Amino acid sequence: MIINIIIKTAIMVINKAQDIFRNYLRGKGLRNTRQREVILDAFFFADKHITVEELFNAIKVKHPEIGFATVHRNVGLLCECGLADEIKIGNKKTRYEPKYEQRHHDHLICLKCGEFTEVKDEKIERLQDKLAEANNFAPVRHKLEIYGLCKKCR
Amino acid sequence: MIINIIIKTAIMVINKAQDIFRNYLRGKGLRNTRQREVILDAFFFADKHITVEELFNAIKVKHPEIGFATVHRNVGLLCECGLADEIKIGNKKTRYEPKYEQRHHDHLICLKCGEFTEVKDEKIERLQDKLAEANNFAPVRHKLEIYGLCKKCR
DNA sequence: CTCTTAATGATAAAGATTATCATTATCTAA
DNA sequence: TTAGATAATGATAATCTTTATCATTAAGAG
Ligand SMILES: [Mn+2]
Ligand SMILES: [Mn+2]
Ligand SMILES: [Zn+2]
Ligand SMILES: [Zn+2]
Repeated sequence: MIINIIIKTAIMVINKAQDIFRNYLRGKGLRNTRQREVILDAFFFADKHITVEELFNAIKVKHPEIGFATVHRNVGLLCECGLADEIKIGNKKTRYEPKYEQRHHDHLICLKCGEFTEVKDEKIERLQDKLAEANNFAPVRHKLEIYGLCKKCR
Repeated sequence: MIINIIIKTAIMVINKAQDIFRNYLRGKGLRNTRQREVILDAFFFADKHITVEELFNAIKVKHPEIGFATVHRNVGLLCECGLADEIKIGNKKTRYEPKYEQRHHDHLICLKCGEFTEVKDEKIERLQDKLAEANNFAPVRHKLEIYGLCKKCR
């Protein structure tokens, strides 16, 4: 059944992510904790583009003993080790999205309802690199956000 | 002499900007004040990509009576009427740059020295609009930031 | 000039992230 | 397996930036 395959895949992704996280921690002389496993699991199971507060509230249901600061600190660590991306829009609370195997994408952001649409255009990606090179600039990463009105709101 | 032409041009730009600002204020039933003229002048004379705090400190020299809140409020107004653009990078303080006649550009941002290089690629601009349209999304504005190492730092 | 009310400026409050620190728990190495 | 060094946690305080408050000032229409 399709639903089982999806669940299996999700579990595989999380196991792989746990490995990446544990290796990253080990490499930095940091420790693996119960809290860290819970936070990573919750983060990968949760909705995309989540705030620390939302993640904290989701975790609180089953793990009321885990503190906000701990969630905050560890989302930071997930970013460091490449398992999460930070999204800052205006003065709003920072959002985070799980990242798996370096899949990069950009965002269309609706000015009315706030919806995020994930997009990618290889041609744009290549032109960005060219543009950087033309300016003697070594690109590392980029952020492209297009603001406007989504399908429902336009 | 070239220096005089540059100064003349700068003064013309500021006069035009003052007109735009005054018209915007009038249209909204707001008032023109001495402080607003000082802030606009200082903003257009100052370095690009300035923070409110930096602008406030620059103004303080000649106008120590003008308050921080007033500078902050009015930089906001300058953004509203299209004479300034907001630049938010990570958790750093918001920076603002004067905008004259809707000239849009994107930024290359050095991860080492923080330098901003202004760039524009018409091909990328067009592809962005196409990408939006392909997703039934009506683009209003966008933000493209390429992070990496600049000429000096690479 | 008068009067309405927007703007100012000092300060407080809010909102988000980061630091502090006593306590707990991990994990290395004996 | 256990002891010991020290990283992590969690409650809370501190910080840092932006926004709100409010008594006072002043713009500008009439
Ligand atoms: Mn996304
Ligand atoms: Mn610029
Ligand atoms: Zn929408
Ligand atoms: Zn540089």
